[in-house]
Amino acid sequence: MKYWSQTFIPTLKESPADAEIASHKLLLRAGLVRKLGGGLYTFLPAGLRVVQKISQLCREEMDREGAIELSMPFIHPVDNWVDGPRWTAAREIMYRVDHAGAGKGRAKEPEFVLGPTHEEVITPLVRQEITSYRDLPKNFYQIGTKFRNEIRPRYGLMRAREFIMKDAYSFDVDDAGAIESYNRMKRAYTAFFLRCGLKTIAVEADTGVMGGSYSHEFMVPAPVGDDDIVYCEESGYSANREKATSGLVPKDLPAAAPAGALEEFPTPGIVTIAALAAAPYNVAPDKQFKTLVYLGDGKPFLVILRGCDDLEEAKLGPLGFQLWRAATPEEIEPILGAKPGSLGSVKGTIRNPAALAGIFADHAIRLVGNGTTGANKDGFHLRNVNVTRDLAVTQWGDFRRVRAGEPDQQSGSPLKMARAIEVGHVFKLGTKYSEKFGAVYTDDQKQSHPMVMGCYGIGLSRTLQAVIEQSNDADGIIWPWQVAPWQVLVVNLDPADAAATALCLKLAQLAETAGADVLIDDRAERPGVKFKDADLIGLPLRLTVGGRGLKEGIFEFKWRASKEVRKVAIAEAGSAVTEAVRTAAAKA
RNA sequence: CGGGACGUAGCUUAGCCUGGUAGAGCGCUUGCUUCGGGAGCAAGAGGUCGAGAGUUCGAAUCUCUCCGUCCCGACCA
Repeated sequence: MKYWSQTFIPTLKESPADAEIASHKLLLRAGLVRKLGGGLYTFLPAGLRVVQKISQLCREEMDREGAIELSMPFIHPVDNWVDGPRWTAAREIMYRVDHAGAGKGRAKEPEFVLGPTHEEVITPLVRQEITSYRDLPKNFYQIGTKFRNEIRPRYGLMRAREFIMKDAYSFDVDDAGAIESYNRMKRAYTAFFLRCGLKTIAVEADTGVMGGSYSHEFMVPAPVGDDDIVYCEESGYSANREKATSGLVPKDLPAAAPAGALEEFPTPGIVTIAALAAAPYNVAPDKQFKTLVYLGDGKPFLVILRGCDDLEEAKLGPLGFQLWRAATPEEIEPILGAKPGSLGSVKGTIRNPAALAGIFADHAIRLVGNGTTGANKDGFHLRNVNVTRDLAVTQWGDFRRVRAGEPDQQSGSPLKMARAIEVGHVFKLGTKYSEKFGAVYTDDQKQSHPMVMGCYGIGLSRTLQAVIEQSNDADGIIWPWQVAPWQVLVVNLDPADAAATALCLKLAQLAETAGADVLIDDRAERPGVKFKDADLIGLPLRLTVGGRGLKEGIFEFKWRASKEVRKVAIAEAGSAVTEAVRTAAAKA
């Protein structure tokens, strides 16, 4: 049990101006964290307790599925990363560390980096220590601080430069084993988030910089989330928007017959889809082809979409480039022969086709059939462009961004879209890292194989904030039982009164014996202040003792979530408190 | 990195447009009165107005540069 006067819970009446969303304001107002700098936060005692509780729940669920805890350094020799498979893509997000005393004029690469994740550390370790199929499978995890130079930290702990993460890495002898490990982690995650009192849904996700074959994200639906999820209630399909596809293009769609001969026509000053859709041209956006120019690892390539569609950049990942970005107008003109606004990909109109790494067409342009596109000549477009006859496509794929309302692939029902916070991510990595680092094992036929890996992350500090975001009201936080910094708050309205103080101690002992963590508000504050603070910090059960009640021989029960208040006779304190705590703990 | 907003006491902020001795509320300190939902009165402490340069007789206020913070986009747990 803890006395409020002997810990440190600096509550605030007003939210600091740099907090925008409810959970961020409450983190600060309830005295859980304080900001050091952008994306850098100190956990104050109450906040730290929540971190520890969440960590412990996570640990229990990981252990239950057979994962093994260890702890790896935060500081990594840069060579681990340079030798790994994703240095080019990952270096931008890493903080660099020069060893103390490093002078000017050192080499370009730093001596060390701060770990954003640990594949580059665990894989060499396993390579060194595990060589036999007899020692597999293994799944190692740790709970610790991660460092990422986030392009834009925001919303408090939601996206921070330094954050607490549980990361796990599984090593299996074959794909079937890896799938089993993956499923165990999905199960652990589901159980963990449930115990945190969070509603999550698992969605299919893009693998991003991690690479690997497939992945699921655990999402907390919330308007302040950074991600869009796409889902169909009928079929059960759910995916991150970056990965989502729809049934917009029928599989059996016949190829459109040419509508006529290619025809160039002048379009002076017309450089947008919208302008071409307006009078006098009146070419609807879904009858236009949009040509985008990107650079993949320095080489230009084209993406063709319908005029009405947007590119989903994450979908360029499978093309195999490490880094890609939109090309600038200066880079585009020498290749295509025109400035943006008049671009196209019709055979024979591209000035320097040999420079291109590929022309990638979105399936949906088949819906256009015959349409209009730029002539690669400033101020001119081409009409009667036929998809199969005229476009020089090297590869078809799904590149467009799905929109809400499009039909689900399986059920045909309209897809829905919602914002969500990503709190966990499971990846099936395959052999990308094990091959690169030589993490191989010998099987019972004396054959050598790369281990099949998976990796699994949970943003624990983000989870903490997601719980607050999902569970609060106008008065403050409403902590779920399992993750509350303390579960019972005993409010002493008359700390100067010996009888009140004695009763508070007795109630606290009863609650503690029944299994709850207890905070006693013994401050010499006015009742109004104590009640406001109690609601703000949001402990699940409040027991109030005051002179008025003492005279009547009662104290008060109040549940934070339901606001339900009950007067209890002091004589029945023992059974009432014990039962309340046990019931609440059992439900959680 | 692109676009936008902002930076005045521990916190929330007024003042800036139209240059002329820096104000309030909360919080803090002391005293008295209060005492079951952020009390009242009285007295008090607390500010290089983010930093630097410039314009000016004079800059929180106008100009420029830099730094920091927040919001929107790309990135991520």
